[in-house]
Amino acid sequence: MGRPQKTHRAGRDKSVNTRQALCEAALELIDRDSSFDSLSLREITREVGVVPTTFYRHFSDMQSLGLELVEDSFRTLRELLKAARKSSGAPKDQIRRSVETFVTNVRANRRHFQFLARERFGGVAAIREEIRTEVRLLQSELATDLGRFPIMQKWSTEDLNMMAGLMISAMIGIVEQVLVSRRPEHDDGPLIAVAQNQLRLILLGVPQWRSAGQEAPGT
Amino acid sequence: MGRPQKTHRAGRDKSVNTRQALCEAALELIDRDSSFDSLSLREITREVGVVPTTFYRHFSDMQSLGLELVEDSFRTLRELLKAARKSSGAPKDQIRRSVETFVTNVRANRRHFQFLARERFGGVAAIREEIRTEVRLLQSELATDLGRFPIMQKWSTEDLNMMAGLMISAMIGIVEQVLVSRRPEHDDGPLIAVAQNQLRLILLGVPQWRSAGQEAPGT
DNA sequence: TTCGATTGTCAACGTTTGTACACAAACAAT
DNA sequence: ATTGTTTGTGTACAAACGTTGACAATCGAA
Repeated sequence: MGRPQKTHRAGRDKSVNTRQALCEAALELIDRDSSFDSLSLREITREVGVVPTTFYRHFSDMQSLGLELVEDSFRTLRELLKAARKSSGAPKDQIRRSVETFVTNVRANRRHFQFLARERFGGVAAIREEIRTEVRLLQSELATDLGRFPIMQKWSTEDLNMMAGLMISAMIGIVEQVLVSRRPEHDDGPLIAVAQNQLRLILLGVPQWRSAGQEAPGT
Repeated sequence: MGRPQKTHRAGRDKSVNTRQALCEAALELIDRDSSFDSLSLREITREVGVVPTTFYRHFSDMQSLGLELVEDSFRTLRELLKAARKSSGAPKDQIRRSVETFVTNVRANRRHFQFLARERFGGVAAIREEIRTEVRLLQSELATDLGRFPIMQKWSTEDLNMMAGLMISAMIGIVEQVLVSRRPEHDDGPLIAVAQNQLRLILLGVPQWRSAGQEAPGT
């Protein structure tokens, strides 16, 4: 029939890098349907258009493919955070714009975040672990960032971590909201507003911290 | 060999209810290892000790088993919340003790929460949906509860929902922490303390809300 | 040009899976 | 005691799975 002769058409559009094609196929399938560990090796290769055995030329294992996806996804996340952090201006606008670019980019990189959200508590222990350590790292980075603000300079690292954890929980909640709605990328407005307000509410508590409810430790 | 004669030993200890045994086996397997949709019908029946076809006597589908698990898990959660809410005393102690009983019971009902955490973003769309609607319900209930506090009586429902969402995000974060650590049920102390402080920090922001950062709408 | 390494193909294997069908025990109601 | 419904058993089969091994194309370095 009209089927192309079975020349080794290793090239087509993803000729150069089958390895990356496998990764993207996995992300696509996860985003489309199921979770990572209900994903079969054969499904992935089928999606790419290669024979199952080709998989082993690039990965020893499904798990190692998964770990690579974690790495890729966190690279995306870190770049996003770097971009969000470098917004300058009044601290008010800083929050506003950080959240804005954050939400926008989450939607732009939907599949990476979908993967992280899904596998953070997914069925593969190694992947969970990897994600968790990366998140912990992010949290402690945020904590030291917070410690640099004059108003929080006297906070204990324990409290800084507590607050960083809260902020991250809030943002994870927002990410989840973004992932749920497959809107046409517009009207994220309400969602962004909610995220901004949640962060604002947290920040409003900062000046009062330990001045109410418990004696301040340092004074 | 020493194998028991194949009498229909429908009874043993879970004689009365194979259906429930199937549910518990599923929860156990999920808690032990993998995610729901990488779980096979045969695995479950094997765990219970019945032949695969027996499954169909109780469930039409794996998915309907999953939906029943969602129901069971939320029943547990709602009872827990009811218990946590009825702690009386000063508002300070109320938070403290609510969080305490909450964390304790999460650990006691580990498998239900493990299931919810894992399938909230798992691979089965129907289950995700069900969990999400239940969580939304919880959020709006919490929002109306918050609206009854004198200090928040003038808040818009939008803002109440925003705050309820933040609190729920925080508690989900805590639940996740509990699930990660399989400690001997003691020394949840630090974890509880963190949760309490996160809630306290949020509450500290309440009196300042809209008095800073934006003009108050009602006055 | 030749050679070795890389990357993809093909055919095949032994498992495990979901589901179908006919049959047996258990038991409640007659 | 008979009967009908429920619940569990046994056998069976086609499909999908992960993985192996031998072979073919591609390509940079010699």
